Amino acid sequence: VMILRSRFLDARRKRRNFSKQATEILNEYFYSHLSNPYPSEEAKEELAKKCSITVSQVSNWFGNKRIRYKKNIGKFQEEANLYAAKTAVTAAHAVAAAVQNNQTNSP
Amino acid sequence: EDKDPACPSEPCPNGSAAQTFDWMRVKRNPPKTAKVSEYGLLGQPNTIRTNFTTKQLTELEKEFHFNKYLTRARRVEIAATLELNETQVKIWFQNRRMKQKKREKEGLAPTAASRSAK
DNA sequence: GGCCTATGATTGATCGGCCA
DNA sequence: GTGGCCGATCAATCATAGGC
Repeated sequence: VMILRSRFLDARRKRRNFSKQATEILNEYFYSHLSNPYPSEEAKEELAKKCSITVSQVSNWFGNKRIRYKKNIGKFQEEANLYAAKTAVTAAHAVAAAVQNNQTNSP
Repeated sequence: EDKDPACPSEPCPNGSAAQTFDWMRVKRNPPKTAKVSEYGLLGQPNTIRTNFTTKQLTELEKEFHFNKYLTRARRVEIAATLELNETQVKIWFQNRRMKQKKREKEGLAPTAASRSAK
């Protein structure tokens, strides 16, 4: 009886996985903001654009990611380390650029 | 009851350190929508998400198209008719309005949105 | 083809903030 | 103080995608 309900109500739910690089971008953001993985509306819009998905999809992704991550932190350990290392390199580059920029700009 | 994590900067020396941040500890209170039948009995915490029946959803949807917002009186009526709490009816309408709004936002042509520089 | 896990979407209900 | 609404989020579940 109740099973019938989902038949037509969820007919629209024809899901498709996001592209590999979209997931990559989302994960980079997530793990580089692991202390507070709650992107602002602006950040969501930017991520949406970069990933070629909608803002709602970005919200869904973070919602699912947060819940599933904290449900089983251990399972994501490997993934976390991977992205942590990746963003560390990116951060280093950013710092280097900032330093260089600072030298040309005197306070 | 929990020690303060401490190294937000610098990649941790040892292999890994999945710290536990506040957002990971967040626990929501279970739904108050208990409601079973008569008093007491049952040792099963009935704190499960209510599954609305097709009939209930159909009626709510019909009412929503008639009025996006409910008056107290109407809410009481509907709750009684559909055997739901007033709160459930109220929440359903709130969620329905949010859903409507979301759908309108996405339904609109997203082409014009990509015009700002950022 | 069946079975299992990963994953995107849906949704009843909660949380915090705001306002009349 | 009280209560409804909004926006964001949670948490459980659904249904499909992908791998074996």
